[in-house]
Amino acid sequence: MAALSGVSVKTASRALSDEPRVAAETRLRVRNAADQLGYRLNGVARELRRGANTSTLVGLLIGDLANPFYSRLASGLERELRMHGLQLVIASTDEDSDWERRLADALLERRVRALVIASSATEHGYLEAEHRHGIPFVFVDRPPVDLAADAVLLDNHGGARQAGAHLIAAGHRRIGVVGDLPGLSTHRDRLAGFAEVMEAAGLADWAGYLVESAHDVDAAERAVHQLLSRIPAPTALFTMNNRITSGALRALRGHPASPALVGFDDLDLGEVLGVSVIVHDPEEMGRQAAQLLLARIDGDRGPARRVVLPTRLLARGSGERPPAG
Amino acid sequence: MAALSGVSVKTASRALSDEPRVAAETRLRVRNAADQLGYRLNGVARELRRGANTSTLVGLLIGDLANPFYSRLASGLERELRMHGLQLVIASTDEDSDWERRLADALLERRVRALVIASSATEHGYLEAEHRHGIPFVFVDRPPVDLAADAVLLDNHGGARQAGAHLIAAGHRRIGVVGDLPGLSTHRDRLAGFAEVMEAAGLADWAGYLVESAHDVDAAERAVHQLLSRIPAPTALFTMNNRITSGALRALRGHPASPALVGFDDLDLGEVLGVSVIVHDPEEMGRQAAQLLLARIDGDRGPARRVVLPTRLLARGSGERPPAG
DNA sequence: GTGAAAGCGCTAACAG
DNA sequence: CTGTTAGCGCTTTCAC
Repeated sequence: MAALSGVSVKTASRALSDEPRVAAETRLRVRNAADQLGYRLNGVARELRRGANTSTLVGLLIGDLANPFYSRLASGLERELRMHGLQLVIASTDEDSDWERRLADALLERRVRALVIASSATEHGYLEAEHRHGIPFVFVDRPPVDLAADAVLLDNHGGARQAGAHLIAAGHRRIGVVGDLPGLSTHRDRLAGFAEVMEAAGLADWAGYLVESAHDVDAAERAVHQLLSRIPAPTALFTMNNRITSGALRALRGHPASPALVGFDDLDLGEVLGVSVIVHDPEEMGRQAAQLLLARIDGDRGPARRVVLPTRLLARGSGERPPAG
Repeated sequence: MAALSGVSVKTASRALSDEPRVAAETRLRVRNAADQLGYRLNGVARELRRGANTSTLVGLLIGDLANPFYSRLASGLERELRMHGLQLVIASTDEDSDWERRLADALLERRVRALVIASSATEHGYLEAEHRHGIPFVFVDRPPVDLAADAVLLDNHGGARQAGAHLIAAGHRRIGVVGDLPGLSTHRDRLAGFAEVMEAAGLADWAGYLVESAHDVDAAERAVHQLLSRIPAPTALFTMNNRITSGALRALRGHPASPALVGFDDLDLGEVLGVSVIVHDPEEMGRQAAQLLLARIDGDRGPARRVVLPTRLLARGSGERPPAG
């Protein structure tokens, strides 16, 4: 191809890479030849030649693309990275820790510049060597286990306390709690926060209204139906993530005496539906992750940092209903 | 590193790549040495050596990560690709056609195996050369312009007809229509379908209640407020995509006499809210895109295909309200 | 079952 | 402003 425009490969390379020392006329000639041949620089070769830490790709591993929490996180991260010339590559783990590891390996083999992980795994020692070699890792939403890497987390404990305290203040004593898989750290932290505030209020038997392992909307809907059929029925519900809140809303539709409801995570139409929720800022989580990662790329070799983002209770009606029974 | 375990580079390569002709004992020794050094095969070099069309990366360009339509599409695509050993790389264009082109170039330079694009651009001739070179392109949601590439589209025209016909059948004569940017093909097709059914019903002046360019939720909310303040007010609304429907629901909250409402695209809590919508299957769009792309990778050199996915009206209450005034 | 040499397409380094 | 040489880390080919 260089031949076609009558220059050396190096000149062609310079022309196509926008390097300065090329005659305008030469540049144009090379460009035209390239266009005509449908030729373009091989980024793979470029990256190999330039060396490992020159890639502009940052990987993101998340559990579920369709969960708005993750997509908003991705969105915040992507925007911040873009402003620094980096490109985001997202892969979905389907909350499967084996597949997560396979994806991490694949991205690391491709020498991504850094890796952001919302991990479903319970062990991250396999990243130790890479980490020591200076590849930045940032864990989001869930902390790393057995690895001293940066993390951006939510104040899960505090958020759940806010939810519990709010319902207790409205006069509720029997509060149904619906949670995700017990193995998830976010679930455990939220549950601990809720337990703390319940016990402080002298409601030590709160766990009688706890249902766990509601990992999708359907399971949450069933769990809520089941809770509401207990005698005596709970007068309020605390749903511990956005999918569970959706399921609860489905279960509550047409239910005669709706219990009060506070959910963790905001919902798309939460405002319209009047659902009180514990809100936080998923985009900000992405931006913070980007900041940590950019600092590492810039050479920061300090100890692992942990950023904890605040939560806030947003009263929209459902959480303020007084006990019915 | 090969040195450490006392074998040649080639043997090390074989051991780490799971190639068959290696003694079990040698393989183990190499593996251990690699683990200890935190060494892993360089996928960039591998890809360079193996040649262009051996990459396992497929690119996806979408307008907005946080729009559930796109994330569900991505999810369907990702799952299908994964089953065929391919990995999805998602990048967000922010609905900006220049940035879209930059991203496409970046991914093509990296020699992705194929590219799936939900394009915001009005011209795709710049992909012509690559396309002739055999890189598969699949356009989703919006068709390619000036390029004979595969596409998976919705029956936008038919869906809008269904919406219009449904509202007319319920007795509505003044229907407010809120649409996205007029330049988008999806918008144009939906508008054409709606126009057709309105004109067939003798309602030739329907365009008096049309507002376009409501590109985000806030703009849609304002547009609906404005429509409802007209005299005489519309008795029904057709909102032409999910963001617009969300905005309309916000505007309608607390509105005394709610007009009937049919929206294009489903909503997360559409069932709970009782919103009648034109539904379709974004995951299926992703799967179909994967099928087209896999066929091309398998050597299919036939003419460009176009798959059109059906839409369906889902009556949930809001679209069945009779005219109030 | 293992090894040596060559080369994928590019760019860093150094001429000219 | 342009050209030459070498080599990034791997795998292909061929030999042992």
